[in-house]
Amino acid sequence: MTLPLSFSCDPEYFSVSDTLECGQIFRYRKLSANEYEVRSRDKYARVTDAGDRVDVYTADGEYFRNFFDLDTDYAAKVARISAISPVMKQAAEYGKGIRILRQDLSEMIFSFIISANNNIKRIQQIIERICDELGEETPFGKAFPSIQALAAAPQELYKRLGAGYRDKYIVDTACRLLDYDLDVLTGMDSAHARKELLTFSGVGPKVADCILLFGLRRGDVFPVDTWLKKVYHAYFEQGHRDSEISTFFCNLFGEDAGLCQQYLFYFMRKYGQNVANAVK
DNA sequence: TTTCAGGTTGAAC
DNA sequence: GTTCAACCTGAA
Repeated sequence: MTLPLSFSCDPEYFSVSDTLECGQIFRYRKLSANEYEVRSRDKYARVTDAGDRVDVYTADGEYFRNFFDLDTDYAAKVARISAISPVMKQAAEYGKGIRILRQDLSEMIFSFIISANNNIKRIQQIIERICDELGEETPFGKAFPSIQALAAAPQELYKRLGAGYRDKYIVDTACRLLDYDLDVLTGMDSAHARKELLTFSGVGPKVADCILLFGLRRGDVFPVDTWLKKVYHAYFEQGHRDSEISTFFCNLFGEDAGLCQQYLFYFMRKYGQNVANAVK
């Protein structure tokens, strides 16, 4: 089955590789030097970097236009963020091709529960196996499983698929969500939605912030993982305990905190190895 | 053989 | 409310 060219975009603020490889999405694969495939829910797209433009091949153009957040003016955001400090100017310049994807809420909840204390490669493998086992068939492979399918599977299955001790979190949260209306989260402000997410099994502060940012499109949150702790200690004022770092950055960056987090994360992972080790 | 990887949990201060 | 060990797994 061949896919039609659905739409093309300007690449200045849309780097396919940076957007897909900055840690916000797990269901993608690099097919060649300039070609990726992306999955979300039961949808599929192939995206190519053609140099002077980005081409998106998919049967679900409308879905992926929204998915890639094409209505947001990233040039304005980069300009605003760059003015904050020299470090942010550098990070934004490096990561300006990153777009915050508008992903599926349920898919984000389970993906980031799996991500806890885990690395990207393994997270991808686990999610792919879960989709293969429990997802509906689509013309381009398996879809991300429904909450019903996730809840119906035995805990042992997730263990076998490599989830380890997170198996219980997946089952418990899936069962909890069976009779839960996720739309109530949409209506809450970020602080209340965060508090609610923290009651889900396997969801702590970092995972909750990732769900808010990637699944609920809340730009005013700042997920703090080991890398952002290194960023804080290397480049920003001292004196906060680790548990206060997220609040510190939220106050500093306001409504663009989430995007700043992506810029800093991607920047630190690429260039900050030495600094990170030196600071520890 | 350890350590670490994009943390959370539950118990014990 | 804070600190702490324990926790699956696999690659370095």
